Amino acid sequence: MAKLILIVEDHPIVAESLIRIIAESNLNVQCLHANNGTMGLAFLNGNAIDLVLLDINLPDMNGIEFCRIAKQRLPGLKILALTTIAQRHVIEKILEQGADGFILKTSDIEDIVGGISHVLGGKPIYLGKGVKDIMKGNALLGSDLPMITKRESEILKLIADGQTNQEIANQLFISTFTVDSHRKNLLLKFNAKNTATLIKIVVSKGIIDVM
Amino acid sequence: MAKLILIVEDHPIVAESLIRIIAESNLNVQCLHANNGTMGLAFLNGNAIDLVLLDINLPDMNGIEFCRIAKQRLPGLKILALTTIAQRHVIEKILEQGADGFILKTSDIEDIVGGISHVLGGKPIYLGKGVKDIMKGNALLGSDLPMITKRESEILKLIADGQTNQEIANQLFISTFTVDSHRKNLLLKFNAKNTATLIKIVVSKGIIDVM
DNA sequence: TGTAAAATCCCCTTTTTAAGTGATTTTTGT
DNA sequence: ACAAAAATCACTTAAAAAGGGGATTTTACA
Repeated sequence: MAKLILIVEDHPIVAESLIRIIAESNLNVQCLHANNGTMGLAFLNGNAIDLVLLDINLPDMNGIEFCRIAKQRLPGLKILALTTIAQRHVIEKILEQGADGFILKTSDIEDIVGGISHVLGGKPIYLGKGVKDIMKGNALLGSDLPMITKRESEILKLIADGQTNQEIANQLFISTFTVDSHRKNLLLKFNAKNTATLIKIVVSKGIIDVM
Repeated sequence: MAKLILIVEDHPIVAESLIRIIAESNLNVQCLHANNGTMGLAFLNGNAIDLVLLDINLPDMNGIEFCRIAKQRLPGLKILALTTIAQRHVIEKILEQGADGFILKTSDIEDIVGGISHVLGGKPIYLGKGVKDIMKGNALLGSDLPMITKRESEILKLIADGQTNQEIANQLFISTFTVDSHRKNLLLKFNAKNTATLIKIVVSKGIIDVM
């Protein structure tokens, strides 16, 4: 019997392409398509979806959030995440939320079809080409990115959110001196001249979620 | 006789999709595919390409640069630009470089095929759905992004690059007061609390190139 | 249980940005 | 040619960040 795949992807060209690739493969599946996260979640209710092909960057919500909600509602649902830029922490996060695999959009067709059949076959987590390297830290893509701690990441998001050291300090119940220390460390680690550059780097590299 | 189209696009999925869309259309054309700008330019030498489908965001070079070089080398070549996010100044820039049309990746198949046949038919500049509105200044595809001027865009990039008002002023041979004015306008337009938020917004929305 | 890493805190100075309020000149499009 | 939009310049005060030193306490984990 044909399985049902839901493609949650906002770019029509990419979605269209995925549908074609799947249709022309030897997979015995049927595709549905949702343009955004909200529609995607709605589709999950009305249809017996087996697998979601999930774009991480959705217009209305984060793919990670989508994954969390979907898996909570339907624990048996398989989710294969798709993204353009792979960041180790993004991969980690979505796998933490129960995703069954991760593929780069820069993958070739075999990799995509392979991932789908792998996951539909009930096999453990599928990591597409290139993703394994990123996870190992050998990564070609984000190799020059420094490691940041949990706290630094937390403060980074608040800085990007436009908060001042004072505001951040109040919110986290720590001293402004501490926030300042973290800020300085971040500038140092990313070799950023000032906050503007810092934010440019971390947003463009997907180190913080922008929503 | 079949015309030759060169697709310059780094995302295999998108490229693959374009090839399929074109193949299934009634256009009498053949497709070649280059993964990046350098390869694309190399292809232009060896083959009698009629039309280039050009992605603006290439890994190795800017689509605008590609357009400039290609048109300089082969003035008769047709170039149809493709991009995910459309900024008025980006559209303007590439049209200044002689591009023959501009289509959004969010366009539907008819728009893409229509654009190709339009340009191949030797007709004047083709602007895909949504692009015309952007040029007129009438909103950005349902998005709430403000319009920014050329100068603002220029200064924005320098701010994101970590330059201070003083440094920017020296570089552009204008007063720091002027730079400050532009900075304030940008903060106002994007409703950003400070530079950090501003940069977060513009980087995440693809308003400035991050390379 | 020891130690390295992370997180915390402190102070001072200088530079830069933010906010408020105006004005003039240049460019552009009709 | 004229109006609108863009770009330019000016000043002040307050707030925040950047840059330079440090030191101490938690936490993780080998």
